[in-house]
Amino acid sequence: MEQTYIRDIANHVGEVVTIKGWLYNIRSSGKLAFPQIRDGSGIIQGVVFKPGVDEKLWNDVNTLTQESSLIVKGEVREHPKQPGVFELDVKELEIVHLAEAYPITPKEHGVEFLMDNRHLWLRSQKQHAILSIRAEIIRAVRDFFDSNGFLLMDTPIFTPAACEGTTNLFEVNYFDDTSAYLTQSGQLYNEATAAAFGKVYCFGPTFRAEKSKTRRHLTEFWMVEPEVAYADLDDVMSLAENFITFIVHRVLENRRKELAELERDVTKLELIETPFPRLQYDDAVKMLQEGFAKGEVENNFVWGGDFGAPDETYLSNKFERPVMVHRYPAAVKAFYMKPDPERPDLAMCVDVLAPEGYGEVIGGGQRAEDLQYLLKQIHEHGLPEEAFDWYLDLRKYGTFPHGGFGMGIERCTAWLCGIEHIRETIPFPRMLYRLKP
RNA sequence: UCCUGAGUAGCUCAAUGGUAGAGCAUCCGGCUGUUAACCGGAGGGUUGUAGGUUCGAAUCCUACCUCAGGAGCCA
Repeated sequence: MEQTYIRDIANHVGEVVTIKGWLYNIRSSGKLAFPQIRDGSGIIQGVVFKPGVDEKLWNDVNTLTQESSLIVKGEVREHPKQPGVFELDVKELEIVHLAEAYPITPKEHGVEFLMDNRHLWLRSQKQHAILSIRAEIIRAVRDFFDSNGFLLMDTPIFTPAACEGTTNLFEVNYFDDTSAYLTQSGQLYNEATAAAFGKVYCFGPTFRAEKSKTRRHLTEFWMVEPEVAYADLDDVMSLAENFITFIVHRVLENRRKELAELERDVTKLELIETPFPRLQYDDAVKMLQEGFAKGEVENNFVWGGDFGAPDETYLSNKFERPVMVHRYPAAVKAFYMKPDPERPDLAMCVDVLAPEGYGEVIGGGQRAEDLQYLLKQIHEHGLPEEAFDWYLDLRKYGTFPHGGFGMGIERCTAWLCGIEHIRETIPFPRMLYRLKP
């Protein structure tokens, strides 16, 4: 197949190339037409000068509608007014399909309309930039773990019972009379694979049936979860900061163009280096209470609860780097968290709050390794012991200190892109009241 | 589930009790370097739905529906 991609166009100056794509937009005057052509790898401006081409080509160019699919052959040359920008002197045009009136016009649109047309919205430049960065982040995630001794261990999506018992799960029919639940975390399974392989990670879709309706929520999102045998809480925090820094560096290295397209203030991302500030929950609570005293926080936070979104925003805005808040009250965390040996009312856990108010991107910690403690926790959380028999086996047959975390890909993407809403960070977002397209 | 706001042309919006309008998109015409191109013309409406108040309702009232933002919950 003879085809040149627009991203490679600078290597073909002076050559006649074939580009296959769609019409992004067209501007024309009486004898000059400038079709903007996109092919998924970029956008290039075509130039058609009426006296220089045959009548059919001129007429064809002028019948083109937005998003018509086409194949053009033309000579690549530098833009006369913009050095370093290339355009295509169109010599041949094949209209593959003349598109009907395209709904997304080069004007502003509302959220509802764009979401209804998500399948078409993906073609626009901003979405292209965001989803390219998402792909870059995912590649960095895999590279980081694959090159640091981790083994990919895919965990199941159908699970037999509530994994953590904390969140609402999607229930699906699983043959005959059995119900299955869509996974909310691969972590418990990861603890088993960590005992088998040492350092593991899983990466896949995660489902939460929370009736949550905010800019940070999806009902289906992608989470990467490493788990490390013999890691303590400090090891988990070091891993988290190295991991995030690696991803940020990679995006800055490979996706400058897309970040510029999104008008992302990259100076904020360039500040992301290890080590990240570590803040004990107790001290975070003090900061919130001082903030309340100064009138900077709306509610006076009481020790013992989990932070709300405004609390997280306030805390993260106090730091230029992501802040790692650790040792929350055990009562507000999952049953499997290891209690702090010095303060058993605290859990050996950590949340990483992204800067600029993007909130929690990572949650994790050290897992409880003592069988009796876990049994007690399962009962106190009202969970069915029989569902966890296999999990408890891990504490009977060579129990070991270990820990890990989970990172939400979409929240990370929203943060790095500097965009308002998480719905644009996944091709087809699933949300409380949106299942289509 | 709760709180707040919004539903008018394909899209984004205007019209605040008295003849429903503009820009973009579409169609027609003009323009030799355009950059959300520009200029001229045309078509396009059961004002979310149902009921009510009024001489008269897009506008006021009631209920419902849809969407958005936020809370709780969460990554």
